[in-house]
Amino acid sequence: MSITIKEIAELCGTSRGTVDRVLNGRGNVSIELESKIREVLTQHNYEPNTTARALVKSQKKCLIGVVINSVGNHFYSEVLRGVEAAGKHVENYGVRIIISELKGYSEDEQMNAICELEKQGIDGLALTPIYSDRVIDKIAELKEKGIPTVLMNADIDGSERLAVVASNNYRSGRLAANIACLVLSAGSHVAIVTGSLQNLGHIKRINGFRDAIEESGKQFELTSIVENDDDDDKSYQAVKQMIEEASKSEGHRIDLIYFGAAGVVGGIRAISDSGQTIKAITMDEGEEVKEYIQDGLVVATITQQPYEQGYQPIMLLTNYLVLNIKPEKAKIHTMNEIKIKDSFLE
Amino acid sequence: MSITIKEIAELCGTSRGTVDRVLNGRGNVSIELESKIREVLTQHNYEPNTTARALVKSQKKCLIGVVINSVGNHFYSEVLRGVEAAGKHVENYGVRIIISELKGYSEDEQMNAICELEKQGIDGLALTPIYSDRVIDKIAELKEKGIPTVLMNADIDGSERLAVVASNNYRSGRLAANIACLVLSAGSHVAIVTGSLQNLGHIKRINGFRDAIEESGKQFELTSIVENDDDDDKSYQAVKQMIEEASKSEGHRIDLIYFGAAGVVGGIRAISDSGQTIKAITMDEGEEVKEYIQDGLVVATITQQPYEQGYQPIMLLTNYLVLNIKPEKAKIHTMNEIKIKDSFLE
DNA sequence: CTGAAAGCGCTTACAG
DNA sequence: CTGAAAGCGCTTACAG
Repeated sequence: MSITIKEIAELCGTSRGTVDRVLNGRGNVSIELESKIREVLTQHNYEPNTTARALVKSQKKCLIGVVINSVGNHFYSEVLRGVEAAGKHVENYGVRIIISELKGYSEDEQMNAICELEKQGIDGLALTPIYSDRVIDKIAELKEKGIPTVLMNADIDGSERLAVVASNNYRSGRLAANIACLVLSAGSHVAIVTGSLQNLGHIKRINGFRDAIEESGKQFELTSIVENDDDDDKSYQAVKQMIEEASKSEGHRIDLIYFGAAGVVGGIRAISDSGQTIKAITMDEGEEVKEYIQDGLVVATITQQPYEQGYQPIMLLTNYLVLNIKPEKAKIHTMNEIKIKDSFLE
Repeated sequence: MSITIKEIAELCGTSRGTVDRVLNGRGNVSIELESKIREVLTQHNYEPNTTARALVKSQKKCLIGVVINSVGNHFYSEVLRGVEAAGKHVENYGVRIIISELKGYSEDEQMNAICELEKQGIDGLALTPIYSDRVIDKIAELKEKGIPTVLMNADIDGSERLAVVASNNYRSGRLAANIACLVLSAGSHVAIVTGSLQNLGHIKRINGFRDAIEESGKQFELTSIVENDDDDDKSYQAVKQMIEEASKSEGHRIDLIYFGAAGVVGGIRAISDSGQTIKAITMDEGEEVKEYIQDGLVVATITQQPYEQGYQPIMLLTNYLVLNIKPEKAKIHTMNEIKIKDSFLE
């Protein structure tokens, strides 16, 4: 264990309070004394004991607000599980979390939820953000007031967030393409189904997918890109139509569909109904997807650690609020795992 | 934050010391008082503040010994990195680690290293174990003396270890087979290269690989299994010979080789030299393997989180020694990730 | 069998 | 600008 404040104080012939002042930049220390203390500090390689610090800091209770659109959404429910586990974990630090669960992607509702939490006196915010100017402005405003925001699952580039925990969507698209290259022969026909071409994350995945396909030199033909609004019914219709169209023109049969967002269940049903053997690669790991993989209907799925996307933001905020430790990086990427049949063993 | 010992004591009309006694089963409390305290405890859902406990417990310095065969071995060096990071992390808890680095898999040297650490007064041991009766007995003996052992990377089934952190070798073999099934057509010829058929982990991987191939119904032919003692030169020779043999008999060309252990570099060189296009699936992620994957010489590699295999054992021992918290499970599996081209991005 | 006191390393008022 | 004191929740001797 490293040297203690008390010992430093003795070495400098001063008091612990004064050492604490320079350590935490609280000012009110004479310039000579400060430089002397700093010298001894570095000389003895002082490192604060975080356990002791946490114990005293935990007296100042703090409140973290969480806004998450997890109602009726499996993916975000998993993010929420991470949030809650972290919330349990940080109780000892005097941190409480207060969760506002939303359904869907309404900008108004998100804004309302944030303002509501602000009224309740939150000291920090964890948010699955809607991409909008009002949300960007709100984050900046909160920062101004000393309330840091950590984004979960998706970033807003220009925003004043303290940090973001999300996967690298471009990479996840590329990984899907890598798999496609492994399972398809040159010249195969590939289609893309995504949620919305307005969604930045979805676009990045498509870009990654296309780039990696391109670079592979496998000469795949990208037959079509369709949107399903993350909705299974729309997904069914869109995929059904897509397959039918392709079947009309001879030699344009689709060999593989990359599902870059939700709506997998509807899409897979459309494939089954078509009677054709079309391979599929998906994102994330809902229960259905796991079954499809076991049944061979889905070749592989690319995951993004939703639990971590909830857990880490709470820990980052706690470290910042309680221990005054800033995140090492502002942008934290969760892993993109490739999961296939036996990945779900045990 | 939950109720505190002090408050409990007040509610029971007793002192903090006495509450502490029942909390930690130190005895010396009258039966009536104890039951009263217990009642209030559960009634108020008391949970100890681990931060405070850690602070006082950190006064009793403790020493964790580490025996690891990481000399000249990339994989175990990564395990060691995890050990060292954890060691840094637990300094605040008054824990110091002392590392004995070994080269190779000598039972004698491992026994000597353990005994040496014991003499130095370790309170716990983290070990990459050799599978031997002497080691098993030693672990039991240490336990008897109150020194817990956590195994790293590999388990010894009958041993009295507190816990083990290792990957599921059977699963990793199955995953390799899953990939093989994706990239090969029915009836393909597959060979296996492993380190040693004496090594339990290697055997489990082969079993997993075979079982999953079998269950796939892809009718692969398993042409041969060869050992390379984890040595690149032996690996080169073995693979070279294997390919030549197969080439002799018409129609027995090898389509894919599963490298279930080390010696990948030699093996891949033999494949290149043969001029044949033989696919390869490997274990772990040395620098060379990453390059092979980029070059298309290796289709995919199955990893097992060596860093975690070092990090977690130190944390488990610390929690046990300092906070008296037992591992939730004795057998902790690290993830088996499937890594391909773009898995190494960013 | 029980309680009062001291202390872990740090921070927070408070007094000067 | 500086120091002495109190306190965080817990455990550890020590005295009775």
